[in-house]
Amino acid sequence: MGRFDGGSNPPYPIIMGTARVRKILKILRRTYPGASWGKRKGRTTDPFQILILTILSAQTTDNAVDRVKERLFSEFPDPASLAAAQIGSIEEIVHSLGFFRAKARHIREAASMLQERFRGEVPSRMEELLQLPGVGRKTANIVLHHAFGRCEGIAVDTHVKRLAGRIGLSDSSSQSGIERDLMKLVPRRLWGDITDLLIAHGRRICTARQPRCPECPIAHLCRYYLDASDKVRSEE
DNA sequence: ATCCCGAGGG
DNA sequence: CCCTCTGGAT
Repeated sequence: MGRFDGGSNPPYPIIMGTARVRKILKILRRTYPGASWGKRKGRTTDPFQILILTILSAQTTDNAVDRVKERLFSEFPDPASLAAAQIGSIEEIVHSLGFFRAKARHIREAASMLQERFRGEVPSRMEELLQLPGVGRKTANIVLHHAFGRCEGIAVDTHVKRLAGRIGLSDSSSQSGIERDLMKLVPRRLWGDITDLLIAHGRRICTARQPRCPECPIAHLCRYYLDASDKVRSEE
């Protein structure tokens, strides 16, 4: 008997069923009530700030980004001032985030492109967002959701990638494959929240190195945990 | 596949 | 010391 919905033959279906995914999402939403962007307090609603902060967040903790944003936007509050800034003064502010040269260049050029190509406004279409330097599919999905409340896809970051693999939501190793699997599994109205929920869970419980499965509220639905406990059982 | 890059955790 | 953190461009 298969362990997953509709299961049976091969040991593990490629992807688990939607029923189990809904259970997981329900538990995560109850566990992390403040995780969704829409419910977060003190969040920026300015699309320009959301864009810049999301570009800067690559390979960095959000905590680190929080520490530089006040100074950054106090000196460069809009596309015009950022586009005109000295590259060195931007580098100095974002230095602690890592990749500081690339990030400084990206946000200045992005600001410049907003001015020249998009009338100083952050575009609200995927195709246009992807034209901005430093903006890939993940960043575009986040900006679309957080700034405009729209979801054309699901943002796959390092947490989403790790958890999707562990839980058994996707067996793909590429972000596009994972996004495609998640889009099939997750109801569209939750496409925006799923990323925030998996990130929250990835930070607190399902960490990269030593996942705290004993504290995990979805362990009984997780392939990684179930496989591990199978192994332990068979060794006893 | 590799580079960009710094800070914090274990 | 090594790994990881809301990736993207080449």
